[in-house]
Amino acid sequence: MGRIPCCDKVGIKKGPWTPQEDIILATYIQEHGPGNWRSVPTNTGLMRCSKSCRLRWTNYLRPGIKRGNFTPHEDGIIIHLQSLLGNSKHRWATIASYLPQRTDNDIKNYWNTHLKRKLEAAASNMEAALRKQDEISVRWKVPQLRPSTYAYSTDNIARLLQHHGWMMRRPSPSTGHDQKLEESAPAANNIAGNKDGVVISSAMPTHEGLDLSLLLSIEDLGGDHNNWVKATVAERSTTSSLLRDDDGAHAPNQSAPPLSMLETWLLDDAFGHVDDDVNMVLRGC
DNA sequence: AAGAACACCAACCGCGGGACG
DNA sequence: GCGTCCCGCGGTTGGTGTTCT
Repeated sequence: MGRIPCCDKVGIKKGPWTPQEDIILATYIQEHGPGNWRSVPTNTGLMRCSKSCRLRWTNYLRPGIKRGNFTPHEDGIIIHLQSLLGNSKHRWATIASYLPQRTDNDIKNYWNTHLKRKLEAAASNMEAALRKQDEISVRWKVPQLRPSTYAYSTDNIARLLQHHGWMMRRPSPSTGHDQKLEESAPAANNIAGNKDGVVISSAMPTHEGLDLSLLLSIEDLGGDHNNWVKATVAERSTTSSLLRDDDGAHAPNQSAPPLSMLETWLLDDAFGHVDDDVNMVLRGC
């Protein structure tokens, strides 16, 4: 016996929603609130299945949704969290919880159509740059610059999430005031943990060296993507640590990790072709 | 100018899991 | 404890607009 369909397929309208349908649905939800989607088609007379109604509301009609024009700040958050969460379950929902004005569907589409492609292009650029660097290294015996695997240490993540003041606060979209992350983004608890200890999804891949302060720095720098990248480079060039104490003081740096592919892409985005970055680093050696 | 190729995104589909009787 | 219902999620598709040849 197969699964019972969510609604009777006969007579159910599919495809794009009309403005009239939008008005009917929005009016109904405003009056009755979201929830009990099963009853929405019946009560509104819409010839749509309940899932379609819920999707239309959550992805399009829900108040406060921002559409299109992702900012570099949002790019950075999506990329970092996507890298952090990998293929873990509910990753889009988790990422969306950090971007309350964006829907998971929107973020997913944006990732698949823009960011993933950009990262892939950056990866191939990086390979080319490294090939070039290999040639230089062989000729001049320059120390190798190798990208780290984009990295995540669950311990490191947990520590940063727990102790970094910014991560526990974020501006409320409605008030502009800081808001406890746990209150507004329950999904964040999947990685943020609690007083009893850090709880991280076991499905989350374990990597090494993730530095969430990179993400945090975006906000610290007023959301300016280029400033963030430049600051990252500046910090590294002065060998100050990217890890911070609670009070924001920089801990002594042990050793600056090599650039990740992502960071290289961001550098590329900020300063031009990746070859220039390699040259810049090489000049600094 | 017209057709092809590509990019984008709204919407659909199937599955997993929590709630409830 | 078990079965069913319902919701929410990620993956995928298909329609439409844009760019290229």
